[in-house]
Parts: sequence; structure tokens; C-alpha cells
Amino acid sequence: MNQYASILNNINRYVSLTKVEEEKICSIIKTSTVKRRQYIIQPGFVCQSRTYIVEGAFRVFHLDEEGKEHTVSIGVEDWFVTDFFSYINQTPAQNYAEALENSLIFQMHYEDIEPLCKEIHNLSEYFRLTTEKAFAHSRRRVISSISLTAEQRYDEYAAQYPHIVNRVPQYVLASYLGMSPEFLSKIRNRKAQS
Amino acid sequence: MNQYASILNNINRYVSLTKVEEEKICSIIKTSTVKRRQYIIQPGFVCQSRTYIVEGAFRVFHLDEEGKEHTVSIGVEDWFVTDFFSYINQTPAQNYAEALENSLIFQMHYEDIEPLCKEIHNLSEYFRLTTEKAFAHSRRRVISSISLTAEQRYDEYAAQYPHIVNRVPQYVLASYLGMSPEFLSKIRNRKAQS
DNA sequence: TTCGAAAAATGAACTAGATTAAGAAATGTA
DNA sequence: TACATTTCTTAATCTAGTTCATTTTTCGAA
Repeated sequence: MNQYASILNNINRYVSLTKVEEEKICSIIKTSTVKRRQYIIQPGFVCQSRTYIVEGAFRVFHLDEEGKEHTVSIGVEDWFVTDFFSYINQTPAQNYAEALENSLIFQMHYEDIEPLCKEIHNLSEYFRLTTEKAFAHSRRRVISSISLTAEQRYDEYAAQYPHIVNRVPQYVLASYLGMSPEFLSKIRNRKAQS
Repeated sequence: MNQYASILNNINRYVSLTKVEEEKICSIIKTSTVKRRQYIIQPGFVCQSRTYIVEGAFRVFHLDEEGKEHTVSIGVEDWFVTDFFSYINQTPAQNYAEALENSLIFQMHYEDIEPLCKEIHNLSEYFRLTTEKAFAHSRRRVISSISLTAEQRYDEYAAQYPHIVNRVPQYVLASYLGMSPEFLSKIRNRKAQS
């Protein structure tokens, strides 16, 4: 069994790669291990790669002028972590991507993967379809953040990601859901009571 | 000059279509006019098409259980309007898309455009690149909605979309920015004073 | 196994922004 | 031109969620 089975499996859920295509894609993958608290993307540096999480967990967050962290996304196994704005424009990132656990990742460099998208129609389709899906979810999150109360947002998240909600630190989840850690604590406490 | 010049021009900013490709794409375009207040997407109906705005303005909004409207996106000329979640899954929409002005649109039907994406690599690339861009912006909006105050969100929008901020009704903009129309009125008034 | 630092919980005072309601202005329509 | 409907404004009241200061718990490292 191929060491890249996980990511190929993910891609083949959307398209049907030929053996040759699989090999080309695998040939540009770089494997790394990352320790908890380590950053793989930092403000000021260009996000060079699409990063696939084989094992572990990451978050992307934004640090505002007042020193407050705002978590943009949380990802675990079989997800991608990217600062898309930085990646697609190849301009310096404005966010951090931090390992929440010791992790194993596959990285595909911009200068390798973008030409490959021009070459392999299936790969282009894969990223088109997955990005459309991610975009649709992002829109749903915008609706939630506009229309729901803090407690409703927590409930929705807990229902949708039961395997993540208790895996990440509370202050990370609070900053993802757009509330203070104190208030999230209060919400959880209210639930534990009843 | 081709009647589809506007949309072809948009596509050719990202990829270089051949004449044959251009003709295939144009052959599936349906042109319509839509009156102000008319819906082109409604809850319960599947979003069948990608809609390109030639002239006019639209908004996509969600109606919650309490009867409140939450505007998800606002689009004018040279933008696409789609309920992506409904479109990609071909499931009933949960949102409305409403014409804010009398408008002229081009529509490409799911069953025509999706096979064409499999056939024309350039088209697949076009949608991949534009969706990645839209996704990156959507993420920025999530950050804004989490980290900025209502007034800062208004300022940011006014700076980024000066040509739209005074073109749409105030209650639409308020529901897009996630605040009450009364509060938006207050903000605008504060600015007019100083 | 104990120590120290980071994370979580608690509670009280505070505020951004919502809600309500009523009137004024603008806009469309006959 | 006038009437009806939609949109915007103003101001008072209310509350979800923040801030800050303190205490308690958790957990990794030695």
C-alpha cells in the first residue's frame, strides 16, 4: 500500500486519476512532521504550499492590532490547511497556521502544483470541486455568524463536529466561534447543569 | 462584437480560450431579463444555474425562522450569483436570490456547464481560480465579522465597495453587515456630523 | 511526584448593539 | 396630484456578551 494512499483516496472521491497522474502528483509531495505549537505559516511570509494533514490538527488564526487572536479555521486529519489569500496571490500571509498537536503533513509547493493543474485536467477538477464545496460551507458560516446567537453557534458546531469540539483548547474554539472564552465557559456550564 | 463579450472577457482574464471553446460556452448560455424584486432562486427549489450579471444588481439572502432576512452576498455587473450549496449538491436551496434592480443576466445550466467543465480544461481552471479567489474573500469576511465592530465593518465595506455602498437599500446593507438598520442609520449619521 | 506554567472557571461591573415604537421622508403608482 | 407603501430617522429601554480581576484546574517537563 502506497504511503500516499490517504491523499490519493481523498482525490479519487472526486475524480478518477490514472496511474500516471497519481505518480506525477505523488512525485511533488513533501512529507514533514510538525510539533505542537509550531507555525507552518506566519505573517510576512508567503504561503508556499497546499498542506494536507495526514495526522494531527491545525488552526489558522489572525492576530489583530490589539493582540487578539481570531481563529479562521480548524482542521484535522484528511483536511487541507492553507492561507488561501496568500497562496493564490503569492503575497505575504496575514495569518498564522499553528499545529495544535504533533502532526504529520504532506505539502505540495505552489510552483509544482499550479503547473500540474494546467497539465492534469483531473487535478484542476479536484481542486475546483473541493474549493466550491469549501466555499459553500464558508457561506454557511457567514450566515451563522450573522444570524445566530453565541450559544446557537456553539450548538451548531458541536452537532456538526462532535469529534473536534472537545479536542481543541477552549480558547481556540471560542475565538473560532466569535465569542470570549469566558462566555463559552458559561455556555458549557449551563449545559452541564441541565 | 459578440453579445457575450462581457462574460468571455471575464473568463479570458484567467485563461486563454480557443475560438472553439468560446463557441461551446456561448452555445449553452441563456439570456434573461429580470425585474426588480423578482426572485431567481427560492427555498425549496434547486439552484439550477450559474448566473452571470450583465447589468443590474442582486442579493442572496437567508430568511430565518423568526422571519428575519440575512443577506449573504450582494452582486453587481460582471459578478456571479449562485446559491453554491444548492448548486453543487443539486439539493433544494435555503436562500433567495432577489433582483435589487431591473437586470439582464446570462445563465448556464448545471447539466450543460458541469459536463463542459469535464470537457474543457480551461473552463475547469477558470472556475477553480475564481472560486479560490471567492473563497479567500469569504474567509476575510469571516475574520471581519468575528473581529471588527459594526462601525468598522461598515467602514471597511464602504472603502472596498464605494460604488455599491450607496446603490443598495440600507436595510439590505445592514443585514449584509450583520447589524440592525437602525444602528446603520446611527453610524451614517455620526459620520455625516463630523 | 512534584513543580511551574498554561488553560479553564467564576463572578461582578460594564457596553456595544438590539429592540421597540412612532414619526418623517422618499418612492412608486393610479 | 394625491395616496399608499416602503425606507429612513430618532430616541428610550433592554440584554447578550465583554472585560477584568481572581481562583482553580490541568498538564507537560524534570
